[in-house]
Amino acid sequence: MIIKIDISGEIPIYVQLRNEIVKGIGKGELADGEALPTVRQLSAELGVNTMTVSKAYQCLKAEGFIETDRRRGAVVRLPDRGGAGADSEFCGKLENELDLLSAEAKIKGFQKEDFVRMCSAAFEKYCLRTEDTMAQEG
Amino acid sequence: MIIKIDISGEIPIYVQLRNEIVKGIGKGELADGEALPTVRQLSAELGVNTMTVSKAYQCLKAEGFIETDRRRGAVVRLPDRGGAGADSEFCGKLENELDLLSAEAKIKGFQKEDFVRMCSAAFEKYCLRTEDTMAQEG
Amino acid sequence: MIIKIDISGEIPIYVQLRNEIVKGIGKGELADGEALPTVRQLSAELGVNTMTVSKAYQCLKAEGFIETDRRRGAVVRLPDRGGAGADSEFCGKLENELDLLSAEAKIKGFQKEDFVRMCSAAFEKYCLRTEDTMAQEG
Amino acid sequence: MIIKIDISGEIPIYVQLRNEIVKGIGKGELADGEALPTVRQLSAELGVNTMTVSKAYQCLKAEGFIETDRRRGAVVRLPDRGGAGADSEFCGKLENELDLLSAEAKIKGFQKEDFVRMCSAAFEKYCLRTEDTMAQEG
DNA sequence: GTGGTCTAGACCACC
DNA sequence: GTGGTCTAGACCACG
Repeated sequence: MIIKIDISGEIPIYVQLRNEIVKGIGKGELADGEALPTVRQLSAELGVNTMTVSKAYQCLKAEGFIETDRRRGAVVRLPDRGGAGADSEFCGKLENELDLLSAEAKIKGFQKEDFVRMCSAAFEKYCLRTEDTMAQEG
Repeated sequence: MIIKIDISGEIPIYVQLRNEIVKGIGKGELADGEALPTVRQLSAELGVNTMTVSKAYQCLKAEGFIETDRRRGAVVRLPDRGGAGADSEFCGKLENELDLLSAEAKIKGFQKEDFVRMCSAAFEKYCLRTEDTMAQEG
Repeated sequence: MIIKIDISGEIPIYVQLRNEIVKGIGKGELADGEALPTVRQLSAELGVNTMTVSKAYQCLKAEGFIETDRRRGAVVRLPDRGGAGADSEFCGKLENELDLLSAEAKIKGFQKEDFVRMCSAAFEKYCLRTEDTMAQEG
Repeated sequence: MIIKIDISGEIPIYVQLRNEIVKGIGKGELADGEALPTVRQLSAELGVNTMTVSKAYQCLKAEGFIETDRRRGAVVRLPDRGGAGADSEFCGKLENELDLLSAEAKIKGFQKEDFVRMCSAAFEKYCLRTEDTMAQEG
């Protein structure tokens, strides 16, 4: 998996890193249980401070995307959604962000169908390699 | 129009302010040409510094959402999109954000239809008003 | 002569007004000795405050472009350059502005010939209706 | 590089600062990728507030002259103009300013050759250096 | 009256 | 260490 960081962008590096890993997990490039690179490896590879990578991992752990196995380092940990549906915290965040994005899109002249089409297209990129639950990831 | 600010949140106050005003414009609560509260009024009302409000206004101005008329203060300024479609800069931003949101939603167990339904619902909140300036859009 | 004002621009209205009148004089549309509209007329015509027009006139007077004749109001007054060459104050200002403009143009990738060509073209717009001194105007 | 500020002048300090830095970049005194002084350093050196310097930097950043590298502070960032020519926004601004300057010069008695000579001389100050990063410009 | 600018001093997130 | 944000209070240009 390739991680691309914009060092001079406005988004903090550790957030960019967190985002890229989340995308990797979403796409299935990082399978459930798979080990992430060590902090040292990744920081060397990206040319950033170890603290930065560490912070990204802490972030992902706090959000429940990864766990730290004492022997294998950080490993991907998909939530076992026992039919419980999505957690309400995430739903709230999602709603807020979509709310703002919708407002901006509306002002910029988007029609509803345009907006929904883009949303749909964005989500589809995460449905390619899996049927529905990513279970049989190769 | 009611503006709600989380003073102790992690999002800069001026950004929250900018977001709330964008939503207000999107909903049509702030119509094209309408005057925003003065910097002093709003800062007093919210209990923040004038410079914080001023920064939010400058931000909105730079993004093209408002103009500052020397006589009337800040006024809403909708882009006169002559059928030109949306600007590519915003499209890129929108795509990026939806990309990340999709990844998170996918991991959290959303099905495509769930996600798209939420997107659709979010946008619909900005399609209710059909008076005045927003009349000819539907 | 037509005067165009951008009410919501960043340049103060009275400065825009002053600039437009200077251009008019430069082009010869306002000939030496010709009377400018009264403050009241112009302010009504442009929809701005009388104070604004008055300030523009004061500005022009201080710079030596116009004089206020007690009977005829403000009249254009071209400097009678008795072979004295240009005044050093203006030369200094001109140099400063060209200095900054050059720096920006250089950074933006202009070659010297491009820049000089634009300068030349700009000046030529003020040489159309006159031979060299605008003396036989009208 | 020496920066000179007129603290009591009519031009906002942050604008003066922005202008001086632009000139420095144009002259090559500030090379591409070079770090600018930190906000604290420069504010102390000039005897102005940190926010004033910060605003100048934000201004330069918004204009694309510098970037803020999270590790090194503000660094010069020359546009990589791939033969694309100059951007139209700047061209428009340049034309407007030259237009006004020409009008004033014409009234002050400049001949075309005088004006063009001054323009040429101004630009040449930015063509002296041919080392390092500016070497391949011809 | 308006927004824009500036100060002195503080705190915070990021690296 | 860096830049970014915020405050309280001030002054100014503009209209």
